[in-house]
Amino acid sequence: MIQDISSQILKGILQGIMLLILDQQPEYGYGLGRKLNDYGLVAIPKGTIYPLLTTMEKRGLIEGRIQSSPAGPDRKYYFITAAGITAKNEFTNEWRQLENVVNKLLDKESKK
Amino acid sequence: MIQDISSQILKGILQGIMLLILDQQPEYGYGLGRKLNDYGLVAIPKGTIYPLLTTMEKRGLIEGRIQSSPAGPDRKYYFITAAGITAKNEFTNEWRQLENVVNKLLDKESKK
DNA sequence: TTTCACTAGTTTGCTTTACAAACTAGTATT
DNA sequence: AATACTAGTTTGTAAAGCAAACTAGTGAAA
Repeated sequence: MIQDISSQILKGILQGIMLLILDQQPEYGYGLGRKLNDYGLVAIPKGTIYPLLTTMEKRGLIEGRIQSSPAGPDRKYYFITAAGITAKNEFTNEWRQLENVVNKLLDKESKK
Repeated sequence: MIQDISSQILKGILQGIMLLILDQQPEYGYGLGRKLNDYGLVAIPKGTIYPLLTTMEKRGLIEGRIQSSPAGPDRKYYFITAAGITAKNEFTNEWRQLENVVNKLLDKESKK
């Protein structure tokens, strides 16, 4: 069963996760929401996803291009930029450090 | 060499980390800053640490008791409460899920 | 044919988080 | 007396997450 992950714990990490996904292949907002869901992040609200994509585009990390859908409204596909790849790599490093810190603490706890 | 972890990536996670530390033993704000540093989290500013401790106390997760220092100003030691332990366990679960999602993506990336 | 469901995106306003900066104050060393 | 280190509070700002309200296209059922 997939429990939900509180918004708090996601703060700031969502951008990194999105960069990792977009580095695999371009995606549009709605599809990204579904993909996030598939990865185990239950129902990231669109009030979070869309504004974040807009902000990331302003930062030059991704680029949106509107493409028509085979069925339904147009989609805005986002492509990762060179700056986005740099940011993705920075995120990866920071993530590994954070993971290390938390896991050291969890280890300590399990040995109590 | 320890790189620093950007504030963004820490958002919301710091509370969980602090609960894990305080579950080991009571600490005061200043000492917590040093401990965080020792764990590899470079220089978490006191403008972050102290207000967060206050908020956590308001939430009933920890309790502060002033104790005199052998040398220097008084210290406010924080003790984890029963509610704090519950919150710590919730954080642990959420952390493991998040870790799983990010690592799945990092795996995918390494296989590109 | 109009109503519903699903898809797709934008914008507004609110709450919380992180934090720099300014402040107070005790102890210790030079 | 001045400086450095320790210890904590308070204020104001920016950014993040998100609910909610809105627009709008497609397709199927009624």
